Amino acid sequence: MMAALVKRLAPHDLRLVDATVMLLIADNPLITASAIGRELDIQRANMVPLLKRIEDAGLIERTPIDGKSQGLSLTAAGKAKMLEVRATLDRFEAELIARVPEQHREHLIPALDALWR
Amino acid sequence: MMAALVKRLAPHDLRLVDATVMLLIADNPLITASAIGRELDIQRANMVPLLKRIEDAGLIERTPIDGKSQGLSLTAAGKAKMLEVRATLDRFEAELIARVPEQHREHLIPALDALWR
DNA sequence: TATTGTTATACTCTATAACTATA
DNA sequence: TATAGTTATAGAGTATAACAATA
Repeated sequence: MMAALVKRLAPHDLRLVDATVMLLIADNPLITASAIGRELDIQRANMVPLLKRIEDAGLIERTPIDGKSQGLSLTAAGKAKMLEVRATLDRFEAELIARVPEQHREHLIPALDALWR
Repeated sequence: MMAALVKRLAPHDLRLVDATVMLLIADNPLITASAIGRELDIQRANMVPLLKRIEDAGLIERTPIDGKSQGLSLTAAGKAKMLEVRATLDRFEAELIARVPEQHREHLIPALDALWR
């Protein structure tokens, strides 16, 4: 399923981790690179090339918070991209849910949510 | 969840892929390295160091099938290890299932099964 | 003293090409 | 001609240590 999702994201020129980071930024304006790393279990050091790639694509920008921290946010292009990505994700999720027989369907999300909360 | 599973396997000195390969061998006696690769989406070339590691640990052995193929099987030590591993996996699965509220529980496995079949 | 961002680097994992030998 | 096993190697991803600057 994750491999299939990666293929759905490829036309958007995003890797799975890129989309995940961008969603996190979209939902947490001015979040820092270190905070993203803690949230997603990515080493601080490895955030550098990851964010550079997304920044070079013009999708995110940095805003100084204080002398040592910088907040991340989506550019206009980044916000437009995320609208498309969210639509892709919603479509993918809908397709998956549709595979589940009706009598089980309403139980799936609550069960998964309970599994790892 | 996968990260937690990796930690459960660590005391057995097995990585996730090692345990997966050994389970496949246990359930498919004399399966070939190439067949395992096809089943698990692992390149033939990458099976070489993977199997060498498990073989060096004395857990699997090779039996010539014909001039070019060799069947893989668990050694006595490998079978003993898999008994422990299966117990660990069963315990892990039971712990996960126990997290799911009763009214959803019986629906989880059928729903997951339908999701990607 | 702890944290942020960064650089450098070693290590692991994976993909690819090529080769030999056999079915 | 296709397949099995193997070798060598490039590339991507990750972990680790260290550093300067700032909270």
